[in-house]
Amino acid sequence: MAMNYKNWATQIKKGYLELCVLSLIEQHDKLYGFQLIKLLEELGISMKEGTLYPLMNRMTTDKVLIAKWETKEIKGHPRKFYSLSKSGTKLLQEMKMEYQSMVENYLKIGEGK
Amino acid sequence: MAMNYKNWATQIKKGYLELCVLSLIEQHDKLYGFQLIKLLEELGISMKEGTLYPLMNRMTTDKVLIAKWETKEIKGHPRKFYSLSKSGTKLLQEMKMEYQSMVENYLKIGEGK
DNA sequence: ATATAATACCTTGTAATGCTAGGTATATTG
DNA sequence: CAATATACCTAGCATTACAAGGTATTATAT
Repeated sequence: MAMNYKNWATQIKKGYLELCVLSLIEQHDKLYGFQLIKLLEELGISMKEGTLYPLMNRMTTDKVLIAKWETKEIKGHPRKFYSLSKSGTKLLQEMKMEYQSMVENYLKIGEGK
Repeated sequence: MAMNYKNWATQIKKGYLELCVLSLIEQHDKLYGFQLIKLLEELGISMKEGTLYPLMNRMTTDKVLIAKWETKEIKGHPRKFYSLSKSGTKLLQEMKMEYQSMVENYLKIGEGK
C-alpha cells in the first residue's frame, strides 16, 4: 500500500471484520477472543485486540452474541467464550447475502468493457 | 437487513466505494461525478452524492485523480471530469490486490470446517 | 409566464468503527 | 524475580458514509 492512502486498508475492513468474526463463530460453535485473533491471523486477516474486544462487547450488548466465562478445566487467565444467538444467526445470513452482492457487483466492473 | 445493525451496510462500504469509483474511472478513462452515481446504481451499488463529491475532492487534492471542468459542447450545468493520475493508477493496483486478498481470505472461512 | 423536475455540483454535521497505546491479571520459563 | 505468553479491557484519535441542506442551469408541463 502506498504511503498516502495507507488508511484505506483500515477503512475497507469496517464491516468486513464483523462478518469474518461472526462467520468463524458460526463455524466453530464457540470461540474466545484471543483465539479469534489467532484464527484470523492464520487466514491472513489482521485484527487487533483494540478492534476485537470492543466489537465483541458491542455485539454481546446487542444480543447478537452470547458470552460465557470459562474458568474451569483451564489454568491461566479465564476465557470468555462467544456463540451466536438466534438473532445473531439471522443477522449473519443477511450480512453474507449483502457481502455476496458486493463481491458480485464489483466483478461486473471488471467484466464490462 | 435487521433493524438493528442496519448501519453495517454503511460500514462495509467504506473503502469499497473508493475501489469501485477508481475502477470505473480506469475502465472509462474519464467520468464525471453525477455519471458515476448513475453507473454505480446500474451495477446495484448505491452511492449518495454526499458521499461521492467529498470523496472526489479528497482524491483530487491528494492527486490520485485529475479533475477538469467541461462546459463546451454541452448545455446545462458544467461537468467536472475525473481521470486517474499516474499515482492513482498505481494506488488502484494495490487496492485491487488487497481487495482480492480479502475476498480470498473470507472464502477460506467457508471452506474450512 | 411560472412552477416543476432533472441535471450537476457542493457543504455541514453526525454516527460509527479500526487502530494506537496504554492498562490489568494469571501462569510459565530463564 | 524478571521476562514472556496468554487473555482481557479502555480512552481517544482519525476516518468516512450519509442525511439534509444548499446553488445553478436547462427542459418540460401547466
